[in-house]
Amino acid sequence: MTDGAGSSDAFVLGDVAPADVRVRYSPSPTGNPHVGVIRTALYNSAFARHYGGTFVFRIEDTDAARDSEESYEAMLDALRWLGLHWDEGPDIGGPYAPYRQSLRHDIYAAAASRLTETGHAYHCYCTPEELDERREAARAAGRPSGYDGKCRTLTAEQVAAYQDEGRQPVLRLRMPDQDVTFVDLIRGEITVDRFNLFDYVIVRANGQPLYPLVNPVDDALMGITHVLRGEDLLSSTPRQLVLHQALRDIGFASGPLPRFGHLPLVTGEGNRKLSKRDPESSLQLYRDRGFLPEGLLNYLALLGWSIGDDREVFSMDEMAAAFDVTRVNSAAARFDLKKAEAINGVWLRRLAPDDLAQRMAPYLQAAGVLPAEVPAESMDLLRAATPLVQERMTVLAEAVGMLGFLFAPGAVAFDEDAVAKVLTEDARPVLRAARERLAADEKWTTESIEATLRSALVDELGLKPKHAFGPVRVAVTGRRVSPPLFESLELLGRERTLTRLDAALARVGS
RNA sequence: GGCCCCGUUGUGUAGCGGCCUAGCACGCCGCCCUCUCAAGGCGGUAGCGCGGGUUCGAAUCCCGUCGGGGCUACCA
Repeated sequence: MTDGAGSSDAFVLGDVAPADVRVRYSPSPTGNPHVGVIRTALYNSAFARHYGGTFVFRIEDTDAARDSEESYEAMLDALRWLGLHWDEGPDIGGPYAPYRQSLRHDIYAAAASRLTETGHAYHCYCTPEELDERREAARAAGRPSGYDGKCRTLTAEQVAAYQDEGRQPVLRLRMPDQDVTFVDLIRGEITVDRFNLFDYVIVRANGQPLYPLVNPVDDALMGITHVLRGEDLLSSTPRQLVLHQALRDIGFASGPLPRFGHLPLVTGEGNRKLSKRDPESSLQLYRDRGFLPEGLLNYLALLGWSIGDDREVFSMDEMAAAFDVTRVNSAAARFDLKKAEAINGVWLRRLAPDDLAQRMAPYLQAAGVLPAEVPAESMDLLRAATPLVQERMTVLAEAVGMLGFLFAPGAVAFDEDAVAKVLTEDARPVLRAARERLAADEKWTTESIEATLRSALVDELGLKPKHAFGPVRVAVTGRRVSPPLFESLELLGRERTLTRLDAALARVGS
């Protein structure tokens, strides 16, 4: 470890021993897993592993209206697919179970009543309409538009009057009359003036606890030492710190306050935060395209962090070893598909051919190129063809277009553009000569096929290689772009090759 | 509107006062290789938002300015 990393450890860790580090990844199960949120999981995981600490996976399903079991399952599935493992979580339990907020309501209720008894929280009877009105007025006057504290000091009579009206109060946390300062691990010291700290709602009028309450409560109770999350939560950190302090004051929790690090946002086109609404934010999209977990994770790691040494391709083990939060960039990063694919391509080329064949199979099946039950000989053929396409692919789904011709039972599906440009009348003599000479090639090896074709088309017909092999390529594979021709023919076999040449000949008109 | 954060080529980054005539990667352009496409090799394109300071010296420190983003819910 370098001196720089060593000195940042003291800053990052404070009094926490490396092995005592506890971080959490706590998504809410709404919609599809999002790449930005996955990067957050990745950084948390790398942080925990770097120090030999604990990575907690917790589900924040406090919004019954938006959460779904499907999303929960999808999140678990996504993390498993990526190979991100957690030490404690809803599926495997742990010392602080349960790890789903929907199962912890009595804890929040207890926290809320303790907070109320001790005066840290108070009931607010303002209606949403009244709040809106005052907020607009404040905004118009150029004043901060947060809650104005109207119900902070209600008399018993006023409360009684509100209750007589049938108003149901929400619970608000009382902010202190002083500025709040904290040191962000990535951004340094951040201070919020007390006039911009508002008493916020922690429990709804219907008794349901809200995220601003449950998140700090769980972090405090679960002994979370470091919180690495998106920058969108930066401005809510001061008030969460206030809650953390209150929870300790009332003896509900103990231990040092967690340290925060706010990760730069991941943006898309137009520099806007990538939202769940944006299709390119969906992890599933990249999975469907055939990204490798290794490649996608590697790319995501690059969005805001660098391993240095002019190096960009690294494993998650290497990342964990080198990870230093203080070196995470503070500026937003844009998701670049081209770059992501390039990184993925490097990983794909590094795969052992048999491994790659194994990984391509599901994509070929999904496209109908291979049947649900893959016959052993098809798998052998796939394995044999893998070296031909490995350096030509960037994502697994490309195998469909490149290898489809090999598994097509009879005729190939012709790409019309290829037919129009290559299978013209000029191709007729080429295909004829190829068909005739190939029929006599008994050896049928890559070398013999090349020799046969070269002598028949290049030497005897005097064609340029490009024009000689183009028609054959389209006839056999249906496309102008294919794996290397001679190797492909060898794998296809002589009979099928001849059949396809005949079909192409019929098409040009023999 | 208010508060907060951010600002190195098109994109992601390296840079932490002199090693910077600003490095690397992706992209883009060209060349080589070549049966197509890739991969690979070689070369090129393009950047410190702006203005003031501080300093012998600033991409690096300070201030201002402009620009971008986030938050501003009885969502998370």
